[in-house]
Order: sequence, then C-alpha cells, then structure tokens
Amino acid sequence: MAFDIPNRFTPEEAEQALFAGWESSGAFRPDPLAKAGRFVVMIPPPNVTGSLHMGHALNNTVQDAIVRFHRKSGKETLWVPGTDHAGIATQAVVEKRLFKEKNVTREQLGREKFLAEVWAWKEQYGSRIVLQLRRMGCSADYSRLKFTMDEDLSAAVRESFVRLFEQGLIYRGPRLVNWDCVLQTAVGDDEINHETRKGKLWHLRYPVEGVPGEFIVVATTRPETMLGDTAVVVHPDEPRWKHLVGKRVVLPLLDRPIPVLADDTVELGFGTGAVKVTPGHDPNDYERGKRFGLPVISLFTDTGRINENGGRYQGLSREEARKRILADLEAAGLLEKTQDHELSVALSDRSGSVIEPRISEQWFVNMAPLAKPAIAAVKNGALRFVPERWSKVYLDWLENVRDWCISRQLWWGHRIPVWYDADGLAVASRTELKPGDPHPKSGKPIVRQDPDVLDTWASSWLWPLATLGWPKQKDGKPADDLARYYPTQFLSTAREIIYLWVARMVMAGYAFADHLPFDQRCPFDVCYINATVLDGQGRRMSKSLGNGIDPIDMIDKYGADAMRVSLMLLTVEGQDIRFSEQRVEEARNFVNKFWNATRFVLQKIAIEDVRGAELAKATKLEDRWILARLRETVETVTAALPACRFHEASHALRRFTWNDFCDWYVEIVKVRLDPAEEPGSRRIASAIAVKVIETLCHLLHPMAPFVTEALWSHLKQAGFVAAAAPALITAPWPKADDLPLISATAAMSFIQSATSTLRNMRARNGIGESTVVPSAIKVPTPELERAFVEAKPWFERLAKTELRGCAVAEARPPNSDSEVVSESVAGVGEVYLPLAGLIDKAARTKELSKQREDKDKQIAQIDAKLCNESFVARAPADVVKRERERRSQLVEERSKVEQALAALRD
RNA sequence: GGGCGAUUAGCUCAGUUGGCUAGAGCACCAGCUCGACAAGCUGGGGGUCACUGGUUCGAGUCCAGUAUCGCCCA
Repeated sequence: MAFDIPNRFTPEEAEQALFAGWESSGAFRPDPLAKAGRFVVMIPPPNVTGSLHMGHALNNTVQDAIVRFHRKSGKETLWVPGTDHAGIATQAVVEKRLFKEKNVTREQLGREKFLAEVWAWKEQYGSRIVLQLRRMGCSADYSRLKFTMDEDLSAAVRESFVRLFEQGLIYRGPRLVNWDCVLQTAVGDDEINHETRKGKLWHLRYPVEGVPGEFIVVATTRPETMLGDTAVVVHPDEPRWKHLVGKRVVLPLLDRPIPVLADDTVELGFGTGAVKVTPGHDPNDYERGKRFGLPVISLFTDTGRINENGGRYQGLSREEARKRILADLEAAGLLEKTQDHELSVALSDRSGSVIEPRISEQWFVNMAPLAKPAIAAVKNGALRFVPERWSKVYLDWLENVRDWCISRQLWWGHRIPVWYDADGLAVASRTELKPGDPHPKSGKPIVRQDPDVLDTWASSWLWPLATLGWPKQKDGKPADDLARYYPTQFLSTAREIIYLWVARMVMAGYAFADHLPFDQRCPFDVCYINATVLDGQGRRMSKSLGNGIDPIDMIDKYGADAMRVSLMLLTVEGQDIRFSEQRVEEARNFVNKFWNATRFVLQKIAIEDVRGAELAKATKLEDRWILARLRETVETVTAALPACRFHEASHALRRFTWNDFCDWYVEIVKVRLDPAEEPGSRRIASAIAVKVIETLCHLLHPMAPFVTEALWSHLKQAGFVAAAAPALITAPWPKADDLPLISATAAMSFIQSATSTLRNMRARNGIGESTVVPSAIKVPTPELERAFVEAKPWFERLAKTELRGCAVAEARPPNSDSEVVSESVAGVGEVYLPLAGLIDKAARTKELSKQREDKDKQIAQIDAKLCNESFVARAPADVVKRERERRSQLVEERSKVEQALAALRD
C-alpha cells in the first residue's frame, strides 16, 4: 500500500487551507511573465448590503471557471473584485437600523453624523459578500478589491461629471420623475416594481362651461389627481364628445375652467372616450401636456401630501384626499359610476410605497450623443453578446435611449460636485469649493453645494476604468493598471442590467478612455449573459415565496465544488436553469466518485511502479482506448470552456470520468495494478491511470478547484507529478497533442457491448453475480478474435464468465441462450450462454419474435429509402452507402435471431 | 400592444451544418456487501419529439400558422 487518503472528500476541512494557500502564493495576482497574452475580467460589483444568492453563485462560478482556465492556459490573468455602495438600499438599511436601535431619524442626526453611521455600518458588515465569494473559491485579485465610494473611485466620478458638465451634456431641469414619498427621493425606473392590483375606475362628470346640465364624463383610477387637471382630451371622431372640442369644462371642486382638446392618440371607443389630462402626475399626460403646451400643476409635497395647489384639500394625504374628493363629487352629483378595475401599480423597490409621478428639479445626462458609439460597438463587432440575441435588447434600448436622471435626494452616495453663488449660477468643480470661495465663473462668493447625490449607476458605469486607476496619471500617462489591463476581455452578468449597467459602461468607455484611440475604447470584447436561476418548479427565487436557496448553505452541506459543478452541469447557453438541492447532491456524488477513483489508484501503486513507462508505446486494447478517449475529452473541454459552453464541458468530463474511466478502465486494470502483475503490464497501466487522473485534475479544476487541487497535491506528494508549478491553479493546461494519437475504439466497443450483453443474459436467466458461468462468442472478424485473446481475462472477470470459445466460426453450444451483439464498425456477432437448466422457451420465443419483427420493420424502412430513386440520386453518396451497410447488418442480425428461434424449437 | 424564449421519457434537460436504431441524469423496477466508492455496482422498463400545414429523397432539427407557459419593453 503506497499511499492512503480517506474514502470521502471533506470540503469543510480542506477548502479554507487550499484557498489560503492559493492566495498567499500570489496565484490570484496577474503574472507579468505570462506569455500567452492577457485575460482581464471585472466582477459586476455586488451590492455592499447584499449577501450571496444563487444568481451571484452562478455568475461568479462562470467567471471563476473562465478565469482559472485562462490562467492555466498561460495568460496574464486578472479578475478585479469589489462592491458598489448601493445608495438607496444602503441608506434605507442604516436608517431603519438607527431608528430601531437608537430611535433617531437621519434628519435628527444631520448629514455628517448620519454618513459616519453608514461608513461604520459598511466597515462592519460590508465585507460579508466578499467573504462569501472567497468561500466559493473565486480566484479574484483581492489585493485590488474596490468599493465605489473609495476615494479614487469617487475622484473618477467627479471627473466624469465635470467633463460631461463642461461639454454641456449634463443639465438640470424640471421633469416628471418617480417619487418615493417615504424615502423622499427620485428613484430610477429600475428601482420600481410593477404589481397588478384590484382597484376601481371612477367615472367623473365635468360640467361644460356655459351649458347647464351638460357634462363630459372622464374615467380615472386616481380621482385625487383631478385637482391637477389642465385639460380634457377626446378623439376627434368620438361621436359622444366631438361637438365639444374647442369648448371648456369647469373643473369640479376647484371651479377652474380647462379646455377640451382633440387628440387622436386617445383610444377610440375605450372607456368613456374622454381623458382627463394631469401633466404634473402622469407620464402620458406629461407628454400630452408638452404637445399642447398645457400648464403643469404639481399637487404633492415631498411626503405625498396635497400642497397649496389643492385648495381646501391642502395638507391631506393622498388616501384621505381621494376619500374626501369622491365624497364631495358624489354630493355634487358629479360621480356617475364606480367600476371594479385591475390596474398596474408602481411600487418602490426599497420602501414598498406607491410611487408618485411628480415634477421635480433633477440633474440629467443627455444620452443620445453618448449612445452612438455604444451602438456602433455592437454593429461593427467590437462588442459581442453571448448568447447573441441579447445584442438586440441592448440595441433597442440604446436606439430609443432617454435622458438619464442622475440625481437622487439621498445622503449616501457621491455628492453632486456643483456649487452655486447667490444668484444660483451653477458651476461643476473637480476640487471642493467652500462657502465664500470665489465662483470660478461669476467671481461672486459661493453660497452652497448642491444637496443631491448621484445615482449609483453613475459610479458603476465607470467600473472598468476607475478600478484600474482612471483618471489618475503619472507623468502625463495613464495609470499603470489602466494602461496594462484596459480594455478587458470578458464580462459576465445578468440580463436585467444589460442597459442599466452594460450599455452605460460601454458609453463610458468611449466617452472617457481617451488614452486610447477611439475604436479601442470598448471596455470588454464579450458580454456573456447568464441564465436566470429558478427553483425546482421553474419559479423565480424570491423572498416573498420563500423558495430561495442560499448558496452558502449548499457549500456548508456539500462543498463549494459540488455547488459549482451542479451549476456548470445545468448551464446550457441561454436557457434558464431549474436549480434544487438535489442537483448539488448529484454533483457532490460525482466529485466524490473522482476522489475515490484517485484514492484507489494511489493505494495500489507508487512512483517506482510508473518510472520509465512510455504511453506512446501502449499496445493493449484498453490502454489505447482510454488514451484516445482522454485525448478527445481534452479537446472537447479545451474548446468548450472558453466559449462558455459549460454544460458541454462538464458533461463530457462526467461521462469520461465516470462511464469510461471508472466503469471500464479502472475495472479492467484492477488486476494489472496489483504487485503480482507482470511489471511491464503493471507499469503501463499505472502510468496511464495516473496520466488520466492528473489530466482530469486539470480539466476539472476550473469548475471544481478545491477537490482537484487537493488530489493534485496528493499526486505531487507521491511523486507522480513532474510539473514545476507549485500548485494546480497555475500548472499548465494539458494539450491534446501531448497525448499519443492511437485508437482501438471499434474492437473495444464490441467487447464492451458483449460484456453488457452477457450480463443482461445472466440477469434474465436469474443467475446471481457470485456464479461464474461458461459462455462462448461468435465474433464478426479475425481481428476481434485476436482482440479477445488479449481481452479474455478482463472480459471473464467483468462478465463473471468462463469464455469457452471465441471465433468467427464459433458454433452455438447446445441448449444455450443467445443474443446478437451488433456494433456499427466492428460488425455483427453473437453471445452464447449454455444453460444447465431449462430455458423458458415460451417467453424467449416471444422476445425473439418481437426482435425479428423489429428487424423486419427496420429493413423495410431502409428498403423504402433505397427503392426511392430520388433518394439514391440526391442524397449524398456516403449517406446512401451507410444505409446499404446498415441494411446488410440488419439482415445479418435478423438471421441470427432466426437461428436462435430455430435452436429453441429443437 | 411590441419583442424574445420554451414545449423531446414520470421529472429536469441535451440533441452541432437536416441523414445510422432520438440520448443523459434523477426517479422507478429487479438484483448485488465483489477489498476504491451504498455519496456505490449490475441489469431493466419507459418517448406519436405540443399541434396543423409546408419545403425536402429525407424534418426533433428549416419555414408558416395554432395552442400553452415564461421573461422583457411600452
């Protein structure tokens, strides 16, 4: 016994030490001596308040697999990790906590003290998600860990703002925004969830001016907004109302006359056919208002109460106002009817409150000029999406891009670098201005800084640039990392943020990476869009459903490798995946299978048993076969991994490891690994087993880094690994060409097939596995006759049989069961199992008759093709040839079945 | 309303440019403690490839339409 390792891989004991070993050896840092080019990846920075969910687990498994593959392929590899400050989410978390623990609001604390609290919170809890990435085994360069609120990244944000401001691409103005009345800030479209709710549709009567008793009826789901109506529009062809176009109606309760206008965007025949227009509180009406030049009335305060424009309703909340207004309308006889109605309600992602569209002063970026090069990048191939179809989503958004509201009425975030003098003249500045400093434009004293902060995306769109040091310069040249590692090669992310983040990063690349020629500024070559991880029943994982799976739980239970491998096995390009704990368990079983095969081999042999073996001189069938299969597997995985075909790579590895290596090769050579075996045979079998295992360590390493590193170190410790590399993580990726190109597939698959066939015959004749039975085989070719001479010992062992005869002319022994063995290349043969006892003739006759029927059917199908003149004339010659060969093989199979039937009758 | 995706075994899914008898894992049934592994081994059953047309010598694969489900945008 050369070496012993436990019979189970215990991730909980191994993972931490392996990870520490990688990190302390510097394996995660880029190797400037690497010769095969560079490979750089930016992590999509997770939210600093967050914790790892299955989406992160998948995305980071993908990145780590790709990164590890390229690192092992000899590239200078860098994966930059980090987190973003998630303005609104983080502020909400800290506010809630302060109120709960200290019963203070942020207003009571004041801006400075509150921000100190947020930083304290971040120091304490903000590293959680990064620690979780490390538990997954992510091989990012943690010495370069970045946070969007770091000083250097903040300087980048300020630089980008000032540049755009000076180019006139940033402006401030009143706009309809999504207002969160609880958090009292504008929120982005992406920070909103839409929910279908039951509500009501109220039909309101607006009296026509000067025509007592005549009304226009409008329908609304939000009657309280009527206080802000500035017009009523009807379709020009609407029979009920078209005669009123050009007249005015009197807005009830406020007695304000408003015009009746014709507008062909009103849906004809829908609802009452007339629409009230509230430009201050409805996005569609806002657009309408602009077209007609209507006044915009804002009705609500920051907290969602009716303001001074609401007359006697001032001070009421939205809910109270609705009740009072409906009661007052009803009393005045102006409420025609109330219907039940389903409507879509916009809710704030963070506070859960109903979003109020509201006019407010905000900062915007003029996006159209920035979008142009980002559109061109995809069209000219500088940027490629995988799967390709996502490029359409990207282009659709960019081609219809709207200006970006970048201001948020929050405290946590990058404060807008704009200062005002007493006249309100704004100036953007790279350096901090203080009250009293002269205004760079007017010379008058500065009186205040803009109170707002920037949208978090306004920092994350700079991520690939800012993490590498932009805009810092050294002697007029870009920072070292920026010059060396920008642009990157690969981005892996979720489809939800294709426009929020991906598109904006591309824009920022073209706008700001001015140390490079324009056409080289795209921040990454490939954008891989991940699958969505669904639960076992195909539902999204969500907190409210409680169906989420915590990846850390999976790691605790099954190990990081198992979780990663399960995701790799499930990840088919472009398809969503249904994930469940059972999948992790299956992957764990696979990891353990490989572990145990290695354990077995290492128990049997030592380095002395392998020395001097030359794989290229292997002559035995099983040796040549497994080396050929190994070579194929290296080729498959080496092609599939960098192309993000993770399912293909992982399945090829599982199939080869389990079904070829463990089930056949190891079983076949078990005896040859024994010290009693003839040394030459033992040496070559041992060397091949070690070669397969070592190669599999490399191939599996990107998806299962821990177990492969652990096994490889066992191999190394036992002296089996010659590589100079200190660890598998940086050891060179195997090359298919280093494996001998020899094959024995046809004969091997015939013998494998014969083995299975005999096992099957034993089972159906009720022969237990401990009984060795005699058998005979009729083989199709003299070549197989020879192959069997060599393979006989292991065939007998694997099929638990004593092979009495094996020849082309082998005769059927009397009173025997038989079965056809047919392999497309090797040909048709037959396995005989002489039975001492009785054969169930009736049952067997029935089975064989069914087989004969099947053969007849298949022959008839082929005949139909071959008799078809256009098939013979038009199908490619090799297809026709294959059909002819197949037919003769079937005829032979049929005649063997016929013979078996005849033998039964005797 | 517009766009995208899916529909193949009981379940989850593969299936290259159309071409051998449509595959895998799980589940199921039967057997196995054989000195790597019961997280295992051996054998087995199970499919009208959603439906209707079309193109083609040939369609799970290409085209059109229908149905159902899911996602995104407005």
